Amino acid sequence: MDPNVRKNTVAAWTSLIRASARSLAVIEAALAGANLPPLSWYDALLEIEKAGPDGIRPYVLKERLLLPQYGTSRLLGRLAQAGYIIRTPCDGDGRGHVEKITDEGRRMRQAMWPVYQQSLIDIFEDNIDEKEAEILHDILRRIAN
Amino acid sequence: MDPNVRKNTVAAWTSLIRASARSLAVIEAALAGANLPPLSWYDALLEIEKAGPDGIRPYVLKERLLLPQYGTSRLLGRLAQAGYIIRTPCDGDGRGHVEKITDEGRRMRQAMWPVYQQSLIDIFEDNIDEKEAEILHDILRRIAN
DNA sequence: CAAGATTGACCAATCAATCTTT
DNA sequence: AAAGATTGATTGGTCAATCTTG
Repeated sequence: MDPNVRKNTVAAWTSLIRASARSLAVIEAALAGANLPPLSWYDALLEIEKAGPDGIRPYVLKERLLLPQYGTSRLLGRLAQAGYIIRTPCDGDGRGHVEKITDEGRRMRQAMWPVYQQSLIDIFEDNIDEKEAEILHDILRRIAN
Repeated sequence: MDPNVRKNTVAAWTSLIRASARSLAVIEAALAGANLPPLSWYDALLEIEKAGPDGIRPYVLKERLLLPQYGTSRLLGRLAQAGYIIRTPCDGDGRGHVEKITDEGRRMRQAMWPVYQQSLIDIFEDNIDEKEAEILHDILRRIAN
């Protein structure tokens, strides 16, 4: 006979999805309300910017952003379409591409940050203290793997 | 000048979305792997079943599931299509509908539970102890609102 | 054949408009 | 007008097939 899941576990799981859904909703609403692109654009632009002038390969970005290959491909397509990145063929590996951020891309990422940051403050810092944030991180890290 | 978000906060936020994304992915993969419907169907079927023989109104379900009205409408449409619920006009309020679970719906919900439950055990109980689950719940509840 | 990447087709979520009844 | 609910059109995510190069 199957073992039963603990009530504690279900309670933790429920609050986990609700907390993440609500946080995401708050952030996306703040960005949309300021006529800014979605959070996924921020994450991608940040990684591409951090890669520096050499740019980054899609398969590396995919690992960093935890996106499937086709998801990365579609996101990069939209970012390029918007003029925030440039995509060039990769010297030395004819299969690959290299992604680099543009000045417009850098500006947009910088414009998004204050809105994103303020949402995080509203969601987290108004509700939990510094010690609790650390505890949360320590426990969730083990679930996030 | 804007205040800066704490590093602790960003770390907690990052582990929060990663943990919830990974948990969801594990559960959905287990369900799909057993040829069962997605998690959202389970949540809806459970609420409709709990409502008993009188059924439940979509606008109540919407609150319980934290779904937008159109999301509820589309989900109920799929459940009815699959034969897991029946939708009837509401006596006493000509605008509304009443949703009731069918025997097939009950069976499907019961079939999904062991798979769902085992995923929760794998994700949570293998990685955090009972006390940590409680701490997690206590902290996340304040963020989930 | 593997790896890197894209794309057509399909499904699900979202937005805005709509409809009926209160 | 507001509440309950649905729907056409669009967007975004997912699957499987595809293409090119290593």
